[in-house]
Amino acid sequence: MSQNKKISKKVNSSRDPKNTKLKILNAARREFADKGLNGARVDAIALRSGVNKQLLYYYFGDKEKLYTAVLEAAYIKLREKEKRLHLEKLDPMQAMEVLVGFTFDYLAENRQFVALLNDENIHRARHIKKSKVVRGLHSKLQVMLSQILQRGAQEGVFRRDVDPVEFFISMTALGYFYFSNGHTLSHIFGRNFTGRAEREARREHVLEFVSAYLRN
Amino acid sequence: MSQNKKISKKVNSSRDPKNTKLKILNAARREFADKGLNGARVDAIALRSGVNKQLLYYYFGDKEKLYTAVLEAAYIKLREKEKRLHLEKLDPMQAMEVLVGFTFDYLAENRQFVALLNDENIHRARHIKKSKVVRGLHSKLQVMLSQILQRGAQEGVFRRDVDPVEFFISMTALGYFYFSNGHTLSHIFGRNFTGRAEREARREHVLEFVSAYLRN
Amino acid sequence: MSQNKKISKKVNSSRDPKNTKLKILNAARREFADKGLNGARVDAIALRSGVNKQLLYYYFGDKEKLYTAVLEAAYIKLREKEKRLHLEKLDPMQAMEVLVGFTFDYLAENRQFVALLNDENIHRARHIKKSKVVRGLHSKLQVMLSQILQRGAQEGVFRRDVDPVEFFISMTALGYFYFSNGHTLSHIFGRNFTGRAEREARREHVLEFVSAYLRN
Amino acid sequence: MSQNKKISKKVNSSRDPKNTKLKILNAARREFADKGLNGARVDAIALRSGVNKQLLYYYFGDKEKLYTAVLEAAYIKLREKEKRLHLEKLDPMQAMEVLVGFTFDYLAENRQFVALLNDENIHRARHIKKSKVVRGLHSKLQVMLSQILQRGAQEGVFRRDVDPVEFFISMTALGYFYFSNGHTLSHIFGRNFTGRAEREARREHVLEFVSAYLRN
DNA sequence: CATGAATGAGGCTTCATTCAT
DNA sequence: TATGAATGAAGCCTCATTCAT
Repeated sequence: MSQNKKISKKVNSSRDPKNTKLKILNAARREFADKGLNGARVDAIALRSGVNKQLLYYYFGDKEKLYTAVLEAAYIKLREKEKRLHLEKLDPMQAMEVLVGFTFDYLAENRQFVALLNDENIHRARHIKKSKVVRGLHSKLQVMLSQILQRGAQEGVFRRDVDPVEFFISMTALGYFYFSNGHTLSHIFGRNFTGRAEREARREHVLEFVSAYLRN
Repeated sequence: MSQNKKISKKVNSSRDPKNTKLKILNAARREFADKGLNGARVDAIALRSGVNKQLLYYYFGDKEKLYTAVLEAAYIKLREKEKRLHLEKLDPMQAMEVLVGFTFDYLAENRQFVALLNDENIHRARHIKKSKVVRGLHSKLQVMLSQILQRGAQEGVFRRDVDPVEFFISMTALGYFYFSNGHTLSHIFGRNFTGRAEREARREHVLEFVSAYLRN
Repeated sequence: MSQNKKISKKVNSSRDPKNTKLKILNAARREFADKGLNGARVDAIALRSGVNKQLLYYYFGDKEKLYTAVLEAAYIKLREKEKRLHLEKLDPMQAMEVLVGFTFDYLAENRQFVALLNDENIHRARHIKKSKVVRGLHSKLQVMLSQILQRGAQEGVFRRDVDPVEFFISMTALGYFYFSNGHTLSHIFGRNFTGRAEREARREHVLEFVSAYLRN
Repeated sequence: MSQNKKISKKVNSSRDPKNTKLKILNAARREFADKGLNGARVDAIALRSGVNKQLLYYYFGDKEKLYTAVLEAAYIKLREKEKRLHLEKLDPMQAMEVLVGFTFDYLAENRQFVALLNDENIHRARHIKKSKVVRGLHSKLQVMLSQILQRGAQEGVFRRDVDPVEFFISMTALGYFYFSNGHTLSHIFGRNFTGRAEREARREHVLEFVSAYLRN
């Protein structure tokens, strides 16, 4: 075993499958986000999770299936949290501001999610395409979004020609790209985009950018 | 021996170093864009370029240096082309429309560039950080952009509070994210984003999105 | 978890040790015959037998001991059945014809036995050497065979110089090799040796081959 | 590298591909004959051949392809040697005696060939079925055999009803089974079949067994 | 008796890189 | 400059076996 001995070897005598699976998933998410599918090391995931390497195979089959499980869980977590915003109860403009803000903040605080998606796209979404759950999550999202836009249009606060999906992509893009490409952006512009203040400024910019488009 | 035989073996009897290097770079760009740094195979690059594997090492040192060379060349190519737009000669609003359209089209037609950037960001821009050329390219870009925005503001067609870098990021994000994350987006929304018509619609949306923000 | 789901999981709620052991032995015989000692999987045996893997260890100690048990049982079964031919009650020529026919048929119908022996010989009979039962079985066989040959010689129907063991080996060989090496033979001769008609023809051939040698 | 250090590490700086391939094939033949496909260790083959393990993959692709190459080479070697007997130049009875003797001796001296075939049959001839060369070798053999039998029948020294393939199988079986199953036979009969004298006796027995059948 | 969870050892293979010509 | 041959390191995965209930 070539396991890095810097971290002392733990033994998983928990006999608590649910918890064991969770520990694996968490460790895997970190490793995959950090290194990508190809760069990630199964050994490293085992080490991080404090679980015997073979348990990964016992529970998840192989590296790619584990990766798929991580991705799916990540999508579910995001959309669950989003659902809890209860946007349908807010007035349209407020709902949009909350949604845009939430999206930005979520990506800011879950860089691993961003990194995972980046990597999955390098693999042409090969893994997530196997998931039906994920598709379901987004059809609901789409419906909700359409309703808000419609209500806004009817109330005269939103422009009338907004395609919900295009809009959703744009709104997400403004935050996503900032975080996903932060490293290259920081370098090419010689400006650090990782700080607290910068991020706050970006948030304002995004909110303003989106509102400018939406408002009638 | 175990080389993938799908790509038929070429022999490089050119004895033309410049051309040989170029063939390597082109093959490498395709391979890296396709598979990422970790997924790319030196053997595959050699095969694609029709050049003996050892020559890659002779000319570029190792895989990562080759990757860096590919990245740098990609940035240079984009900014060169951008420079040739001569935005400074156009009136502000027109200049912006040209720039936004150009950016969108460039990303659309150079998916490999998008893929490379995605991958490089997974590696925290480790490679491009070594490049000083790239930094230089963008400081010029920044200056030019500021001037246009200023002119536009003075002429009263643009709002006055636009941060050039934030704006540049936003403008790019709207196209970039659409292409970089096309695979996952297509799946989660059950909608194909790769077609010609879809792309044209997106282009319009982006132009409108940006103008809405800019205009006074 | 990664168990082959083609075979549906059974649960062993029998609480009937004897029956459980038998189920294991049967499943093990199939698996070992199919894949050989090295190719066989303990998991597969457990699955096939519908018995928890741990029970294999409980009853048989380890994989090799289980293999040994299978082999021994196979030999016993053959010789038991052979004994029931009561060759000593037949006249010599008839006895031989019955024996040769029986041997051929038994091998034909018990390919697993043939496969097991093949595999055991690859392991230099390491396992069966531990069995004293098997040795005993064959000393009786040898005695019986000698008597028949002697009686035949005295009656003038058999040649007088027949070594019982050599003869036994030859008689067995003619059927055994046909079955044990059927796959390679079929290929190299471009002829299918697995069909009913082919087998019947072979049986005739073997009977004739042996008689030609025996008769005075 | 977990290579067995009992044998000191050799370096293959020969740069003689033909020889290197041969060394690998020879070592592989020994290991596969010794342990079977599943029991054989790629590491052991590398060690035995004094060649870097990865060269096996460079030249042969993977373990199974190497196994296939070994099998094919073994068949070719046998049939080549057989051809050199020039049986067609001998009179029928002599030809058969030479053939039977040769076959017996070849198997006696090439136990590895016997072991390989045994193992290949456990795998249902999966590997050799890929070889067209082998098939070709045996169609020629069949023709030659038919001619001898025909000539013998015409000359009145052989019986007329001999099926060449059945006969070939029988003739081979008498020696093959003796060697392939020597270990179990030795044990069950409590008699050592590996000695020089025993083998000579067996050879005589086989020759007599076959002649008895053939002669008119 | 019976079972799901857990583990250590080791096997096959890949791959970037270097050697020798 | 160009090339086929060779190598060390490491990665993914399998499997017999044992633990704990």
